Amino acid sequence: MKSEELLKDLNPDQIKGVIETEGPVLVLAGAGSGKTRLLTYKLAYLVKVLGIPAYSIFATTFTNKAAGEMKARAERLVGGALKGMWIGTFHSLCGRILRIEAEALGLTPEFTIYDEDDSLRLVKQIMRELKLDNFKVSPRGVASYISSLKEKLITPEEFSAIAMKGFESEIVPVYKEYQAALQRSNAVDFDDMIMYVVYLFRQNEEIHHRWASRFQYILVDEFQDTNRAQYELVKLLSAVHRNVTVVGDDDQSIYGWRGAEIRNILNFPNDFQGTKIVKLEQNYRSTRRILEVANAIVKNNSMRHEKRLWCNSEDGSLPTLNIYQNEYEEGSGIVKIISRLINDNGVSPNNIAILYRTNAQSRIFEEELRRANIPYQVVGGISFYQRSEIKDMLAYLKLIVNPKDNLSFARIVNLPPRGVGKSSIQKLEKESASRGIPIFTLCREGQLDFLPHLAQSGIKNFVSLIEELKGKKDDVYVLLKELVEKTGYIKMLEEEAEPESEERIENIYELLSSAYAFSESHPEDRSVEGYLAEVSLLTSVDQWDPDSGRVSLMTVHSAKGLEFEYVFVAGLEHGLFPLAKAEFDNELLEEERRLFYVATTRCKRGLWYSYALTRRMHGNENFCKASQFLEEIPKELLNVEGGSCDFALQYERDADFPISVNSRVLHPFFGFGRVLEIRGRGKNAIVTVLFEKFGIKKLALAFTELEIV
DNA sequence: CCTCAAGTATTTTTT
DNA sequence: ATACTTGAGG
Ligand SMILES: Nc1ncnc2c1ncn2[C@@H]1O[C@H](COP(=O)(O)OP(=O)(O)OP(=O)(O)O)[C@@H](O)[C@H]1O
Repeated sequence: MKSEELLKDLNPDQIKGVIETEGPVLVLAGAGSGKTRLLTYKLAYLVKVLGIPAYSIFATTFTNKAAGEMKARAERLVGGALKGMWIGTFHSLCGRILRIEAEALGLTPEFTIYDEDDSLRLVKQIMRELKLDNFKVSPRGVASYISSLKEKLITPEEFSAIAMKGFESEIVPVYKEYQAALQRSNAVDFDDMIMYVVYLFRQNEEIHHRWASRFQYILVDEFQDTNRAQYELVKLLSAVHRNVTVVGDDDQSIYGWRGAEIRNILNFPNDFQGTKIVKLEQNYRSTRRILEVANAIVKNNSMRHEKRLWCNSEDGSLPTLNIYQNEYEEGSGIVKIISRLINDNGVSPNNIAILYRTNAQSRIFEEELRRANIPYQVVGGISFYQRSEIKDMLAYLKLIVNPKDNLSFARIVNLPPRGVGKSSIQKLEKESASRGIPIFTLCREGQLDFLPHLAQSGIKNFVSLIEELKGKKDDVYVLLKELVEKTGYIKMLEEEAEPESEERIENIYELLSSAYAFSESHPEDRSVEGYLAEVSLLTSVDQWDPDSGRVSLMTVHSAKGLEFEYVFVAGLEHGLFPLAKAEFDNELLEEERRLFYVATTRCKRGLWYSYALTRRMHGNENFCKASQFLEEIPKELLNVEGGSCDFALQYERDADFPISVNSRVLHPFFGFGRVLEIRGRGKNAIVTVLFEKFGIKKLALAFTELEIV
């Protein structure tokens, strides 16, 4: 095929990035400059113009949804199916490699993937066993510490050699035992999926060579958010052909807290000899006003690659900043604007998004949108597949395909109740560990006379149920349906008759329809294994429907890579966005600023910022001041409504009243006390304080000198 | 072994 | 404010 026809939708810089197929290529470019489009066209170019077979291409994107879209677009360009192309998230692609190479790693292809919640349970269990219950680092902290080690490819052995600080040496045995427990359960966690592939390639030259030869072209989107393990994987996979194209924007690196390293993108040319660098400088997404604001924001970061970003689009209107009295007014104010957009301007709810820093902020918007009868969808938070009733059902499936999965066993053996309580499970765990046999095998084959009779018969029934269902694992839907019936799980929910029971029952039916949909869409492989592999690695955005005709609500993190005509960025308050934790840490602060840049650049034409003067957090009312990021935007670039545009003044005033309910205060005459209530705001506020010596007093803040202690 | 109630920690973002 | 853990009693 003639390449001109394919390349006519690209600008000259993008074309350069596409046709530069041999050797390493780094595309470093700002938001909305067409990086993803470049990659999509490059896929099509490789196949259609160069005749490269699709199966020798390995491409990663940040979400499965992005992968699906990129593949579908590339197929449209090619005019045929891209069969056998490896495209997906790092995790799903590594999962596929692991299923094939499982044995070399001491796993079987049926291995289970543990999510964050599973691995936290495991860490808790291990810490209990190691008598570290009262360890100064919480199980959660230990779990995330272990995760950060894995992201850096540090094994338990290596860690034990470098663990210096007191608490680190205590984590060593937990990490060791955690890995051993995973191995015994024939399970991996998210971090293992990448780490194991890297280890395998490093240790086994034959296997490494086989995979690295297979993939002639490697393409990576959102490269600024790769961690060290992923970077190493890219190096290893491209070792034979050396054709690797990575695209990204250091200004959009927002996953540092998850191990992402910006230096991966900044140092790429050093590690990949002969890298050709492509820069894209034209933004096609946003109007000029929005782009000006975005550029003004990111200019304040010091650790960055300076990039030019210009646009040819219309000026558009100034982004608006709305200042609301409290978070409820912010909710109703934003929803009012949204309903005007929909009803008066004929905008489809599809094209509108509300973005926020934390998931907890979504609730108020949901309530207001429901009240206004505007359809919406929330992305992220606790996802469907993380709900406990769904995880219970999935644990059954996991145990059916992987009988070694001890964690899943412990989760469901007594759900519904079968007389197998906590202490029985603990005894089983002990016995299984000391004999080196999976718990399920022990139950099937071993003598269980160390358990109460009730537990023994309960386990017997449980084992035969699992054994019976095993025969049906070629079709998830059939199996799951029978599982729901035979376990009596729904009956259990009905009987417990709690307020949420009904919703949980509905969720079970919803799971059944998801399994049905999977069976329908994968007629060649309807297996439980395939279903689990898919649902275990869904990202939050994968569960989002871009064409649902609904307003989208999500965190800024989830919105990465997406675009909307109209965007609301809410809760721009000091301590919330940026989070309080980032206040005194410049690196964290710069990441928060990049997050704000990402939020801003999602918008094509209508942008509204907002913040609330007071907000209730963990139960008490807080006075808020504007996010410092708002102050960094030149005044003439914003249209400010509902308050003074003089932030400096506001900053000052609010700094005088950082008082919240429960604050301990010192009064020049009354002495120490605790704030019970705050009425009104700013200078007009009346605070009620319970003083230690003088009891309850009402004070007008304007006339009192209260000091926070 | 199970249930209920009081007490405690907790949420920043997610594969 | 809420979710989860822990302890007493059935
Ligand atoms: N050459 C082009 N001509 C016209 N429109 C383009 C061109 N390249 C990209 N676009 C459009 O610009 C928008 C942004 O493109 P794309 O998503 O590829 O950018 P990106 O650099 O990946 O953005 P981000 O960094 O924000 O994820 C899309 O709507 C895309 O269709």
